[in-house]
Amino acid sequence: MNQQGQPGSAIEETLRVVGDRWSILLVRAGLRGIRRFDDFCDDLGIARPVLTERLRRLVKFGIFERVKYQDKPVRYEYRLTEAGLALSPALVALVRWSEEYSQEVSSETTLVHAPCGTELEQAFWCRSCQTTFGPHAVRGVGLNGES
Amino acid sequence: MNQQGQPGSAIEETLRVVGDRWSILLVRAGLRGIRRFDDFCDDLGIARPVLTERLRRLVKFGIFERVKYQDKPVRYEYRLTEAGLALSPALVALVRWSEEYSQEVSSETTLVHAPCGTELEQAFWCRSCQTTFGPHAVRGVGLNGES
DNA sequence: AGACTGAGTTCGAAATCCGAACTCAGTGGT
DNA sequence: ACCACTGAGTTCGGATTTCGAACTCAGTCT
Repeated sequence: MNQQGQPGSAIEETLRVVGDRWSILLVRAGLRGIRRFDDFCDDLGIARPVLTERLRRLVKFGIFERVKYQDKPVRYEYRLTEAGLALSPALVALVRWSEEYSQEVSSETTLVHAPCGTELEQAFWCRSCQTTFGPHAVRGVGLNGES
Repeated sequence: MNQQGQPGSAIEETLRVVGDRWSILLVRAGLRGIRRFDDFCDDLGIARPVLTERLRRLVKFGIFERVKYQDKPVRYEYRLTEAGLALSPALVALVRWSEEYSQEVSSETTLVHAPCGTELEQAFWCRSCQTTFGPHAVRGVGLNGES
């Protein structure tokens, strides 16, 4: 990626997977409970061929997994993996940022600490619980809708 | 962006600005102290026309500002604004994620709490200081090099 | 049979991206 | 005066990605 022969520093790697206009949105949709191809498609308004390609890539990098959920006509859906869930902090950070700095609509939606329902003061610190917590404790209330 | 007439939920807005392969990398470069056009260019290996367009957009959305730093031949450089700095949490979250889940190189680089130099335990919580802290306290040690 | 569902593929047109070479103002050396 | 150099861009044509719309294919429902 850069000239001086550096190996591409983690983030560059990561952004090559997740750094396009759709991937993060797909993860967000996943957090909101969306799993099926057509639902991703409708929800995001992403073009089908692009969705196909993105999902394939995200599966390949272990962010989603493709799970058969029906046999009669074989049907697959896409579920966030552990690693996929672990992207939520980044998502949270972006949401916080957009709430604060985006000139556009300030949504009424907010993010809360799942166990206690308190609005996040910072992404990984719940003021009222006085504890740090990991990605699993972050719920998507306000990622537009709820999980 | 999505069909059901929703206004585009903050993050979608944000990702429209910052959700491409370069913008976040540009912010990261900014945090590392890079300011000049050619330096961004060399550091990221981004094509010049694309860099021009990206910087313009990031300026337009208040993430960078274009500052004249010399008169004789008029020269401009790009500096992160307040809002730009405030993106560092997202960056931190992505770095943490890639350290943990990226199959590729695990860089020796790590993120520390600037005031005390302790490695971050979670993005916004410095275990040894027992305080929460905001984006300004995050320094880019390990965003490959230092600021 | 005929309509429908869900996960994709195929298509050609449009928008983006790329590297390489060029511009343009000013500076410094000979 | 002449030439090379710096730094911030722009211009070019070609390659890649994206798009929407329409199609496929297996199976189900009525």
